[in-house]
Amino acid sequence: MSNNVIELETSSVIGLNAIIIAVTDEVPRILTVYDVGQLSLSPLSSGQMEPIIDDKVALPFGPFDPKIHRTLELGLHNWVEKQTGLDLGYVEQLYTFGDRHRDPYERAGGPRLVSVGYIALVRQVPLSGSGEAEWHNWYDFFPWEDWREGRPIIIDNIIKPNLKHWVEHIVDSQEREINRERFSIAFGIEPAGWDFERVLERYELLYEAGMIGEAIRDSQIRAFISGQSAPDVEDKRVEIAKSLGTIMALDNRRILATALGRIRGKLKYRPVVFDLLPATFTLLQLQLVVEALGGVRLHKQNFRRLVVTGGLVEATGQRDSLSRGRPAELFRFRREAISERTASGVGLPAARF
Amino acid sequence: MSNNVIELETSSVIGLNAIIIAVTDEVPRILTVYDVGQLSLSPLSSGQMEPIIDDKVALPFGPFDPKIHRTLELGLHNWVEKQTGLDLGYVEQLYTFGDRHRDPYERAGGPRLVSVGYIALVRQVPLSGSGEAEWHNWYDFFPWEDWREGRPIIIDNIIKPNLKHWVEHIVDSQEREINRERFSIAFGIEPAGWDFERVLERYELLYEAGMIGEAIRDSQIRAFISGQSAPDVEDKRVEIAKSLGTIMALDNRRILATALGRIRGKLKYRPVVFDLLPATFTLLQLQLVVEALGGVRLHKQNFRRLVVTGGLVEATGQRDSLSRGRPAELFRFRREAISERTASGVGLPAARF
DNA sequence: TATAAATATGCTCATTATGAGTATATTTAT
DNA sequence: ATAAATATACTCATAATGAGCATATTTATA
Repeated sequence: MSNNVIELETSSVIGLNAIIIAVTDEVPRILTVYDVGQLSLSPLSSGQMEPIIDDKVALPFGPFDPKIHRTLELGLHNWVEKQTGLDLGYVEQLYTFGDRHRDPYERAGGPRLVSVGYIALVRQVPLSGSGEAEWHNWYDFFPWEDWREGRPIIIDNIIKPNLKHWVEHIVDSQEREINRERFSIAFGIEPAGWDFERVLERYELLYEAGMIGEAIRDSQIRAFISGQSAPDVEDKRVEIAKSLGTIMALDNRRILATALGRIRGKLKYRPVVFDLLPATFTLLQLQLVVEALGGVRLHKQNFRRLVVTGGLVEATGQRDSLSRGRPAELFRFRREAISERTASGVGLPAARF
Repeated sequence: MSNNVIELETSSVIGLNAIIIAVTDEVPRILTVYDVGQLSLSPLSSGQMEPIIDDKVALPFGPFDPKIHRTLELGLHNWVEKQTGLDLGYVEQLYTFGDRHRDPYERAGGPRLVSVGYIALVRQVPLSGSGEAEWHNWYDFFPWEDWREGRPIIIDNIIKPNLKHWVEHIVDSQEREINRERFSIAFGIEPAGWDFERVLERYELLYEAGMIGEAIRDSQIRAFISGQSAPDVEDKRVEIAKSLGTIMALDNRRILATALGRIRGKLKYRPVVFDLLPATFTLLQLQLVVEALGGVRLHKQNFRRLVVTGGLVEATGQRDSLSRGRPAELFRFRREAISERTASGVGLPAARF
């Protein structure tokens, strides 16, 4: 038995990915690092590959060393602190990613990279530490997910026609039908409209249709490794890919899509947003944070009612002075709300556009 | 970098745990295997340890071999099929467990066992395969979680007094206050009552209070490994532990608690139960499955309304013949319900006892 | 200083969802 | 024929939700 175990170990490695989220100026941001070298397990030393699209933006990543760290979470805290100077508070496990070719270089004989993703919500934005950490607007990676200014034009101009074209040209008729339905569900052709939580489903469709930059990059790497000449990519496809947001390393954008969907799902029934705000805040500040994460506008009066009568916050008696019109009262989060069974959280409505 | 990676590998190993759930005769069951040998990574060859409580019941477990399996999920399917003869359908990742001393033998120098848990919902119960697979009523592991026949007496007779005693005797006053609140939230002293989803929180409290069999076992193993003589355990503690359900191997009962909580949470907003039922079913059958998982009774007429007017099921026109009174109509699941934004799922009420 | 613009807050009203119960229908067992 | 068991339909009170109007309190500016 022990031998069996040891033999397995040599071909996979456990890492940790951190999805660190903050909201400032109504923009939801995630922390990225620049150095892809840390991430790739590439055994190809000669860096002769010329990526067609820059992919140096990556999620913070660190190995998990069971000798040092009692739990996965502690391991995460440790190297995040080192790389970014951030002292994470509450973190939550997102998902464990272990598919083959998450790292395309695995084809060339590298070990399987299994990584456990963690979401952290933080207040502050100051960065230090060793890494080249940077905050990124997460809608730069998913431009079709922000509906606060109305339905993004990219959906009708680029996504829908191209995705439809892709679906209709699938050869196998059964598979075509399946993907027609996936398309319909993910992009809300159906009566019920857009579901803000289906971020991953939308991303996966776009990837499979070859419209996302990573899809082009991965196919090129695969060709390169298997010794074929790199396939020609039409300029138009590259154009589309560029309009569909910033490319990330490996499958990091997929991980990010998972995280965004998860956060949006939680908004509905847990008071997650309070980790993103200062100890006291106005209701507008709170609402703007929820709207930033949800990518949607909410009805102000009803939001107030939900959050106040729902017992999620309580007034402090103090007022905010810096604003333009009538000064708003400062509220604080009611910790007891967590223990009260009432669906404490803030709701996202169905799309209203 | 590569060297660094290789070095890490020698101290952790990735495995997969399957939580396979079925409901028959109004009893939610999980699949267990009997052979602990498969699970323990113990380097202690001389089996001189005499467990005070039998712990041969374990969740199916298998190693993950990246050479063979493209994804974690495929790896799971593969060995579950071999061990149990079950062909799993839809599975869902639960959580990744990687704390130190999940396997108490790790103290003796074994590698860290990191395992990814997957939940699978199945219809059938026939078993074959190589393992000693068996179905177990999952309330055998959590007798305080089944409220279908009213509030379980074990809560007031055993759990509350002992847990209260434990809390009140915590030395540090701040820690005592924290645990008082945890107790109050988990076991519903607060007005809002019992929250059916907080399965893990309840289990963890009972474990930390030393009331669960695993807690006693683990402390004995730790003492044994560190060379101390095994601490005496009062008969009363063992009695309590026995009344609090069947003991499982390693941290398997904790994993199971996580799964039960997850499933109950999903009941509220996703139509998960349909994987547990035949293609057509009566509304009573459907309701009984939901009740079995939720551990609570529901109002029949309202359940019907929820599920029919909510568009979750549709009538087939056929009727069931085998029942006692008026024959019920057979329904089928409406697949389209998934794509409709309306909170499709079945709700669990707050406790009504 | 008067007024407009901006923001916060309070309140109403229609619609829908939920919890609980009564009433009726259709079957099998005796 | 009648009782028991089950399914199904309907009612009603209360709570939650979505949308909007009205008023209050501030700053900016004519």
